[in-house]
Amino acid sequence: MRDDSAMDDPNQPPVEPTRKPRGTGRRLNGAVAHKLGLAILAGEYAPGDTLSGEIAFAEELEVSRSAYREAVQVLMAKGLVESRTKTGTRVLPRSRWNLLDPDVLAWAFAGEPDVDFVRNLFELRAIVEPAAAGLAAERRDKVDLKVMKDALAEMRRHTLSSELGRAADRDFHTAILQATRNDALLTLSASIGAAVNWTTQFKQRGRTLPRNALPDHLRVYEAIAASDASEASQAMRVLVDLALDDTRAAMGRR
Amino acid sequence: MRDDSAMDDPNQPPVEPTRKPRGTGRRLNGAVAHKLGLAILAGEYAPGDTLSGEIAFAEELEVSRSAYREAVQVLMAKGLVESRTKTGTRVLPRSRWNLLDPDVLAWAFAGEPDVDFVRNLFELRAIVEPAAAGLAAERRDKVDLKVMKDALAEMRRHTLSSELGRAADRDFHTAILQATRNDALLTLSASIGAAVNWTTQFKQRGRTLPRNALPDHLRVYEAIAASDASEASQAMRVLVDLALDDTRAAMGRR
DNA sequence: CTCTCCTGAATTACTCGGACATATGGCTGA
DNA sequence: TCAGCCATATGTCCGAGTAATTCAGGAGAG
Repeated sequence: MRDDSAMDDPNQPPVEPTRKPRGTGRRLNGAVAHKLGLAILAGEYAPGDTLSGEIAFAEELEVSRSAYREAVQVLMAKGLVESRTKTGTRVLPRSRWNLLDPDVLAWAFAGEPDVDFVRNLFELRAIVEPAAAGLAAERRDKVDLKVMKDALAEMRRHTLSSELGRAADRDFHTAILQATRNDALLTLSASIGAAVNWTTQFKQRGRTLPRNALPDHLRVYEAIAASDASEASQAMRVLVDLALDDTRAAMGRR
Repeated sequence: MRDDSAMDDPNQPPVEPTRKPRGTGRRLNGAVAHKLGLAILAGEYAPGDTLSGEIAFAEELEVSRSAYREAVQVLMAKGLVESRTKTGTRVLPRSRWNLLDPDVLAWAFAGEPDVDFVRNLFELRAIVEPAAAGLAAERRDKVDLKVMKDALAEMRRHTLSSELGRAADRDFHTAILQATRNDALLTLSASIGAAVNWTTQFKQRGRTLPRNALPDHLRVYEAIAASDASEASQAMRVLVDLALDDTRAAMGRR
């Protein structure tokens, strides 16, 4: 398919068949959705703005109208845009966005994360996670405890400055949420946690002091193992507050 | 495609062009997404099941492949299904669903709501709303208070047994969330609240005692007006607990 | 003889282009 | 001022062709 001469018209050097890199494994429509979502979250299209028509925009992005439309459907599903005949596709007010959708969160944190929004997320996390720890203390079984313990061991081995260590940290929190036996709680906190850790990694590169977080985690674990709900809740609260302090310091610096 | 005989044959009244009722104002692709989402949430397609191919399924639903695909994109955006080439599109495990997406919640509550899931949502609400009331007590301004007061007046005029009364109730809660100055909190609680009130209306038809909820609401309002965070939080907790009792009673009866 | 790796064929979703349908905001004429 | 037409943008459909991935079968090494 390189320069195989001609299909019909020989003198047409097919203008480089558009080596489509397409970022990573993502399909074309997904890539378009990603791009548009990013642009909207970054504020390039403000709420109330109306996108140029399907044909025009699809052409501009060099994709077919089908691919473009499917991307718009995705954005619509996440409450970012609304699309009506004759009116066109317009960006909805921020209050209609599904801010807790994992993709939306990812888009929000892709660029320079909005400081206020990060604060809001931490506030939500500070509400939900301690309560979750309390519930976990009441409902955990032996398997839950084992998973938490293993995660802590992993955290000890690799520190939080390595990817493996952060993965173990995530596992620990996930194990706690799992122990609450509450799917909604798990979904919520998983999204927030992912987004927040998104900033953690980003915070690390700001040569912050790797304060040893293990003792705090251990305190949460002990309380949950002892079925002490209020202690678990309080310990988790400390954990979240410390994380907020770190992130705030790293972000305020810029 | 039925008994096509002739495309060009003019005297063919084309078998009644299928007056498409399409439910309500919804576009065709939206309707398909609705239908599929409903079916998945209802458990007609279990996690791990793989849908019959695009061509087959689209044909079965009597829509074009484009419409079907756009619907699937929506479901994919909400984490309900995954679609890979050669494997087909399959329903994802429940843990990957965006349970807090407004549409997903609506689909979940469309049929017979799962008792456990309702309990989980109330649990989440019991965590979030009291905390929100506490924050509102600290941050509310005069405008917030006025909106709340007006909503309470409306609630007094019409009772909770009328739609207007319930709308006023929603306004009251929304005003509180608005006063927290936290978008994420607002998005979350708005979704949950909507879903929960979805069961409220449904609970009413079970001739439950219309216990007067106004005093409880008033207590929350007073605490917020007085900037008493802990009192506001506690009062809201009472409110949520009572709502849970009502709903549990109404649901347990069946 | 067995196991592994490579290659190709089949299947499925993905992308495209173009035609037609539908709805709606705005213009026009009474 | 208002009813009704009309331009326009999204919605729906179709059919052809592309790309990616699984699976089976065969060649080669141990």
